[in-house]
Amino acid sequence: MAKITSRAKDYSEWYLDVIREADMADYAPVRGCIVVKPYGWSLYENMRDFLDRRFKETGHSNAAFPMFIPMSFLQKEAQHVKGFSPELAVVTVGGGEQLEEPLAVRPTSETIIGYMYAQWVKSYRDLPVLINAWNSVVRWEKRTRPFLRTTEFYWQEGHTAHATHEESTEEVMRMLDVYAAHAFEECAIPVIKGRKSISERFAGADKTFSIEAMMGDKKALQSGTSHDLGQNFAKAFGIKFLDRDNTEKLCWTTSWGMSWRMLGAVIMVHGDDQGLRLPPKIAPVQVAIVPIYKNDGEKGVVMEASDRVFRMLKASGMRVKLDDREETPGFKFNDWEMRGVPVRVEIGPRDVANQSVALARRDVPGKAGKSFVPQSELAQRITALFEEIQSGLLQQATRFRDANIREVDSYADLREAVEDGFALAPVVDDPAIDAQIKEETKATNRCFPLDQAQGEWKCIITGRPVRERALFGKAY
RNA sequence: CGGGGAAUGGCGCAGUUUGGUAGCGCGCACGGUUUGGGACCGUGAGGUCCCGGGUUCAAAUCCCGGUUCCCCGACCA
Repeated sequence: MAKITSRAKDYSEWYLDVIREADMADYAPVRGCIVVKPYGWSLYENMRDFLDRRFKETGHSNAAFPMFIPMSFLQKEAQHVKGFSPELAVVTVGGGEQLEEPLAVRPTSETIIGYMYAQWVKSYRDLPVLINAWNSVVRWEKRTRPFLRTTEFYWQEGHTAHATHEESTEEVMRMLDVYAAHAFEECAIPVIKGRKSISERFAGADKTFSIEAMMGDKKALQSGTSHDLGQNFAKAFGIKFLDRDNTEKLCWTTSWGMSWRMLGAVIMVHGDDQGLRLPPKIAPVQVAIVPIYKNDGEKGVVMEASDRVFRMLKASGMRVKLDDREETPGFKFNDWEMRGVPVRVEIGPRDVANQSVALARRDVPGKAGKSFVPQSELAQRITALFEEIQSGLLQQATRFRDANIREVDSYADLREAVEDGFALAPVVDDPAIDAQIKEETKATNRCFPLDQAQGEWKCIITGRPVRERALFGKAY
């Protein structure tokens, strides 16, 4: 009867089953593209709104830039074009005529935004520029998976310009912290903040920072990135300003992005064999009410009580759904579980008589997760339960992550560790080393975690002294 | 883009070896009985058998070309 493949049997199938059964997305008739259905989009919207609020709180404003970028723009920054040209979609015809200059469908907007910033910024008084754009971008990926890697994906990209490197560096770290806070506090995902190794850097960046998360199959997912672009794009596009001392200086720019991939992370970090498990803060539906009755007489009183409870919970600000479909209660229980709804309220004749309801929590399966609560206390109890579920999910994910990360000091131990989790190993930051380890173990250098004890270790490959460990894992 | 698997009603599949004009389960619609953990009975709707070409009296089935999806690699948020 199970509609969802168990995670143990085939994690990949499980992931796709959950997306289908939870009604989040469907395949589009275009290579590598998906259609996000209302339930999935609603989840994305909730995540987006939290992030957007955080951007505004840190002084950023939203704006919109064209999705078409002249090819010559991309070519202005050498590393940038090198990194992105293999995955560009390019428009060569418009209005039935061959275009004089082909237009790339934006794979990211550093170049066109850099061009605009060059015009907008004249004086130190114009700085900093703190703009974010919610949009979609296109990267012609070879292998796609819903939300994790799609040809077109929705995301936000922040682009800032600053007078000093000190300021831009602060910005890079501030936004990395924003992403991490969003992951922890709203998505209940314990991410690891880190600096990307040289080989994993963004094309055109001096430094890239990321948050890395561990999925339920112990693979890594990069869930947000923040780039210190140095003066690379400022040079390429002439983003210059006249400083207080009346000398012309190049700006320091940053960019940072988080995509709907984060939604994939939510699925894979919290989901179980029953389907989705959503943190209450971002769940499209936080409470599902399932009425239970045997006949029309019972239906009348039960629906009346259910409706009253529905209005009460709605009035207290919850996203609540009264499930009045003509299905059996058992069907509805399973359906809402697949969709990851954190709390379910069951109301039957016995509850009507007792002025109570049965309360079931998604994070504790079966009877153990059910309790009976007086209707008068319900809103209060559910509010408390949200907190409990939200923090419980984070706690579970954190335990899982920590139980599957090993500090290693030899290559042999790293090999073993990455077979079933992450390894923290001292290595030198050298693309050749990353490549070798990837070649031999399939694990990649995820980052050099920021929060780690500094010490004196020997690189597990070269034996050279290093001061920090890198996080290795197989990755999406 | 390389290697492997697959494509038949909304979903999961059988039929393909040995060509003869499409079937099962679930879902869907209607009626009835049900309903505290994925109900049951009856009736019914729904298919260019991925697309294009070829072979043949006849193609889901054989041949050629293409597309898409899944898994494993190389590239990435």
